[in-house]
Amino acid sequence: MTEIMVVDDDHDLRESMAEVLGKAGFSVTQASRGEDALELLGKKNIDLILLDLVMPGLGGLELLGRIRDKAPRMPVIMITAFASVENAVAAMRQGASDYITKPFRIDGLLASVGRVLEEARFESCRTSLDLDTVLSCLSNPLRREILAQIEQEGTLRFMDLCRKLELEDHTKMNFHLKILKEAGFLQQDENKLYLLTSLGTQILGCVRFLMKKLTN
Amino acid sequence: MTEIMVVDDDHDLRESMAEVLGKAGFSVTQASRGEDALELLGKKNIDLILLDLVMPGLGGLELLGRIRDKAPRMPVIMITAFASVENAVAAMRQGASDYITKPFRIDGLLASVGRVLEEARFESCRTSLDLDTVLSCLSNPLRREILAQIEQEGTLRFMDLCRKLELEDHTKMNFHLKILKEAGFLQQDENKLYLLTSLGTQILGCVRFLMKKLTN
DNA sequence: TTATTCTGTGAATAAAACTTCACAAAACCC
DNA sequence: GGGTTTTGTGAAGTTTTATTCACAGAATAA
Repeated sequence: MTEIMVVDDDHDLRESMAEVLGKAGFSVTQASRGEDALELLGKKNIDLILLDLVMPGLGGLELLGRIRDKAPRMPVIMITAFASVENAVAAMRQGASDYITKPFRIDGLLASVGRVLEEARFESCRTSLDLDTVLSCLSNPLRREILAQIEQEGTLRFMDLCRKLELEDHTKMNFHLKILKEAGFLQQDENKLYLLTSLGTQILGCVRFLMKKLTN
Repeated sequence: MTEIMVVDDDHDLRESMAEVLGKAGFSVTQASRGEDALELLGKKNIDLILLDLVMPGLGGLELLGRIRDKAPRMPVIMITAFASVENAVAAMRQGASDYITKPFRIDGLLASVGRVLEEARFESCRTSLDLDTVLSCLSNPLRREILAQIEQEGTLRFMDLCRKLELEDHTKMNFHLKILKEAGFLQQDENKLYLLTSLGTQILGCVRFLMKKLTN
């Protein structure tokens, strides 16, 4: 069950939020002080945090920073009665997922919670079968060279490709071409000329992007 | 020299901002319309964008999204006369680096610009490395999972990591951790807790970008 | 203290990725 | 036709990568 932690010094508000969230099917953990929240964060398996910006003792913004230290991707929704652009910007800069103002409507709160949870779920769906093939395919420098060479020339014949890359053994080239074809980066036209698929072109762009990001 | 693009439909304001930034030692590119800004973005080597939220035609928020498509890590400061919490939150959610309101003080603007540029520099401080290592390292799904898991938790102990990934054999985990450490994605603190290096965080971002490109 | 869990190393083994070799059909030139 | 280049297949061998096994010091709990 999705576990939501509500951090607020106002007991009544905390209770009412817990009730609303409980009715909506969430399990709720309450904390009245920032210090307690941090401790609970280490112990329980929290999925989302609702955090009051203004609290005595450890303030919401500083607490948000501390939470980020422990769990950089934890979704956190900031709540405050004192809505100001400065506060909102500061909270979002610290990585808050959303920012809502008191008094809030129940459906507004639930909408925000739902949206943020959905985003978090999307973020975490990182097991992509394709990614596997793509990355292992690209991890070979010769294959990257092949793609780059073909992209540059548009189309290339088998032996021309061998010569361009100074490969004496053509069966080696064949091996890698097969892999590139199976990954869907490469195809052959009716004259056996090799050319990039649209996926191939796109992937090559991604590689360039990655290289740029790594080297600048 | 640091190149700043100012996007605003108000000619006078644009000019005065250009003057201020020029005196502060920046090179300035001006654009009066969002479409022009996008075109210039492709042509010039821009380091930071100052963007008016409210413009006729292509609005600031939509433009910000378009900019993100072209340059996911470009620092963008939003500027608006109509300060509202909703707008600020929306802008920050789209990945704006900061949000300032008109009329603004010159020193406030420069402070924001300086801060955002410094953050961007910090983000990009990365050891040079070869694409080969990175890609072959990432081509293993288990290693990607390890990185993702550690990023999510912030720090993790060895055995906790094993359990999270449901790996019965801890020496297997050790093998992959070693590779990730050697590639510079991972490090251990004084308590032997595993945590991502800044390079690791960045690489994980790149992988997500790649996945996004592949799935849309 | 002793027992147990945590964290790690190095060697043996298995699996995969890659290279090389032997061979051959198709196309192309003479 | 006859020789040559092009394009390819499949198997054997090599190298790299990944997994498993045996063992051990350090930290922690009992």
